[in-house]
Amino acid sequence: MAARAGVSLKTVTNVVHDRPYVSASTRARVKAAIAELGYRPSLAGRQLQSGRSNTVTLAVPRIDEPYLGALAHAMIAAATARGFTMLIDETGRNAEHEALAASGYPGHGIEGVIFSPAALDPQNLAYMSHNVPMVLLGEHLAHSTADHVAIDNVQSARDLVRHLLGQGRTRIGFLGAKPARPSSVGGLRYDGYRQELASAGIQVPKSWVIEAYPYTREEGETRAITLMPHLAEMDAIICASDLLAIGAMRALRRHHIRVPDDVAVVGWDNTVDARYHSPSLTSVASDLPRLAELTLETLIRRIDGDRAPGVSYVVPHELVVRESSARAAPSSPTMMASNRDGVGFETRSPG
Amino acid sequence: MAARAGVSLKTVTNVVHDRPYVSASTRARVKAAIAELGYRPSLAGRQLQSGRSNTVTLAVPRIDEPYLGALAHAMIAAATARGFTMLIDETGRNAEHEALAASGYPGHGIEGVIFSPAALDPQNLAYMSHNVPMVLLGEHLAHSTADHVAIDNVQSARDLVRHLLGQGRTRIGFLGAKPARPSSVGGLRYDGYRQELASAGIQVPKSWVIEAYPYTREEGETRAITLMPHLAEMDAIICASDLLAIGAMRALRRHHIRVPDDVAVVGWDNTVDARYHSPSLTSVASDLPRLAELTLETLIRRIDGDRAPGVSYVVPHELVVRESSARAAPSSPTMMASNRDGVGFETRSPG
DNA sequence: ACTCGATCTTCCAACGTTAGAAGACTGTGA
DNA sequence: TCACAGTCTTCTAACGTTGGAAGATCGAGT
Repeated sequence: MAARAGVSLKTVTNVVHDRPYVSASTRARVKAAIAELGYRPSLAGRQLQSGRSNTVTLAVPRIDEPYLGALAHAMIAAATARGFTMLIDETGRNAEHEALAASGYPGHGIEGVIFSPAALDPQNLAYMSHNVPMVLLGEHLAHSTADHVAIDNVQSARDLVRHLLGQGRTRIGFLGAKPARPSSVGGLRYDGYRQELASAGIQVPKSWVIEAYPYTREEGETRAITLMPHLAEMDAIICASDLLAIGAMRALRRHHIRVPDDVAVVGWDNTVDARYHSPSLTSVASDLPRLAELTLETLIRRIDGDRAPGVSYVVPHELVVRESSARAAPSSPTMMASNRDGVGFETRSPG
Repeated sequence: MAARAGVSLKTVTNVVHDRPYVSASTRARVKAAIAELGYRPSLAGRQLQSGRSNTVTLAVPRIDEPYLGALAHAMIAAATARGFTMLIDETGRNAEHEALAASGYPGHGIEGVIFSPAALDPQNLAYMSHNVPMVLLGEHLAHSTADHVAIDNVQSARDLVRHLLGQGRTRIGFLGAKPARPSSVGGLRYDGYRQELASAGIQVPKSWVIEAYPYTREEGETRAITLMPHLAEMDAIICASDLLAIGAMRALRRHHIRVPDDVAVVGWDNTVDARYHSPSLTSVASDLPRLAELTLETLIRRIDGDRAPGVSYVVPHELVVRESSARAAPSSPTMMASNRDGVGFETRSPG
């Protein structure tokens, strides 16, 4: 509506889009009018005309979980860099809300969805998403139209087991398994744990493996308590997420079990919490910026019309070793020693 | 476009909006067609026609900071409950980006902005925001057109001091002061600290008060190190945020200073981190759902046309006492005793 | 039969932007 | 003087939705 520069709308459009066939003087006059009036093209009008909104949605269970917050941060950065607006949608582990996300938010002009599912079966999700391009995070899904981006969950679990074995710990439990759904994140990590133990010729009692869901501190604390009867025999617990590990460590602390002296604890996600917890927590780190870049790149390629079958991308991971899995103490140590001397040491081994 | 029910667009609109003067049979026929075609009204078209988008923005420095994540979670819930879409914008403590937020994102159809400023002076913000209703979070601003929602920062600081005094601690330092800007969050909290100390007749050396910004774990750790020379004389540190406190505690741990045995540590925000840290952290909690409700209610009233001068709302707070500020040990305790026995105790006193 | 009112449906312009088609102006060469 | 090409501007329809105005249908009252 800034046709107050004495020109028509089309000329304004041509100036805004840096089109040729506009005289230098007219161009300057229009730009001056735009600046003077503070004119900004209406995205609604533009969207209506072009059918494009340059908006994608990140659907996560809760934005206030550390890993998902870090993920959102990386995704927003990646989207912004590509001129896209990132809309955050909290599904709250609610199946109905996840179905809405999977359907692409009809009517909202969303051009793509990045989905971290929690409640719905991924099979259903893929079935639903046929209007809008979708990238699945975390849980893998074979023969889907949706793309998939994640770390190698099996291998990272094997890395953790090998790390613990290298520290002289062989009596390793697992918290957060999901054997009933082998393709889920919990299922894959549990599988890697089993594979590596098997290849090392180690057997563990079934009672050392327990399920947990969701992967929260509360759940970690609650479930760890059920492990207590067997803890005297164990020397390490692999937790399927940092939050589970932090919750578990709280339970251990309550029961006067020392970490890492009595039991080592490790997790996944390398949240900031893992770094600042006392003791600091050994964790599997994924390259979040890289993951976000790859996800956006994939999604935008789909938005731009790529209709090839769904692809699964693997993002590299690495093991960040910290206090919680320091070498097992050979003899009875003074209580605080390991807790203190180890502060701040942080070694990395490629995953 | 769903005029395939054999009726016109207007009739569809009337059905969608539950308008009268549509026969029951026609209504049913249209609804069937809508369901069959999966028709959803285009928000872009609707926005263009009505001028309303029902979208507000929450502008925060970073979404992956625990307090801001929790804030976003509460805000999304409150907005959704009112039929609004909440767009998260990360300003990254960048002045230019904050200016964009303060200007209301022209062209995007944003109807209101909830702003947690970090880089820009609030005076500038209020000056900029004249197109779009705005609610400021945290930092107060007198004589502004923007509304303001926050806890009573001065009183909460006094509560903390009184709590520490009640535990027998009188040699109290402050981390995260901002005396240069008395109306800032850091300035107000520091002011409350000074007031309560003064009314108790206690004087502390200037070296016990240090500034810190931003309120991150890293900054807390770094700044706490500069306090080390004076720590032998102190028995408590008030940190202007939980993250500062967690960072500070890491530095203390590195220097073999026990919390709370040697020094008590307290913070603000009552993040989940505070609850699960070891030792768990005493913190000032604000009622986030209430804060979000109040903020949205205020913002929507402005969107609906209220042009009264800016109002400042106070949200109640409470002190959540945890391990990090347990009563000072009268004599040399065994090292781990207080760290262990206290786990899980959590008392609350109204703020 | 005709009018009137009640009930229901259709027509139309508008929101802001855009691209294609068409128009106007300028200067050059025949 | 006229045709023509080159350069720049204006006209127009369309995206999907909406509300007001106008049109159609029907039954009832005269």
